Amino acid sequence: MNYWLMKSEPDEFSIDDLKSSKHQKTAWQGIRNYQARNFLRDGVKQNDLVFFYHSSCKEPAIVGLAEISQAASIDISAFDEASAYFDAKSTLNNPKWIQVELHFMAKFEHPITLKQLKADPQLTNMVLVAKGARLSVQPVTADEFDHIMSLSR
DNA sequence: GCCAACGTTGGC
DNA sequence: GCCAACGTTGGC
Repeated sequence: MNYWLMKSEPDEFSIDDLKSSKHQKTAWQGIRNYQARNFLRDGVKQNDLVFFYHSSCKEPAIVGLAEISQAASIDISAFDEASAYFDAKSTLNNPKWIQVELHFMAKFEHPITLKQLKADPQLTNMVLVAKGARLSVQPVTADEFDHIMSLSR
């Protein structure tokens, strides 16, 4: 079992959008960064747990929990010329990008804000709080996961 | 909206 | 393969 944190701009797709999705599931498409892609492809497995993080918004925070309901598959949005995620360099014969499927588990009663995460002495090594960390898919350690879960209650 | 920190592109 | 220029992310 591995733990992850995935970012989303709530204006684009929020934890509430995930909750109200069909079967409370969504295809996590549009990751166009190689490091994040490699985590999706090589690290993320079915049943892994994911912190859902709201970025580029008034109060950046971990707002809920999701589960990986389906591991890596080809991100077909890269083939769709009409999609914002279209990438001409990704072809059917040589697909570049990966998607996974997320299943809603919980919306936290108490979101854990970035401010709170940064101030927490137990989370000083967390990828999210590192300087200049822009990764939209990032690993979370078991200790970090347990600690953050305890803060959400 | 600003801008620091990254990532990517492309000329050489 | 270097690196300048450009594009993106994301907190503030």
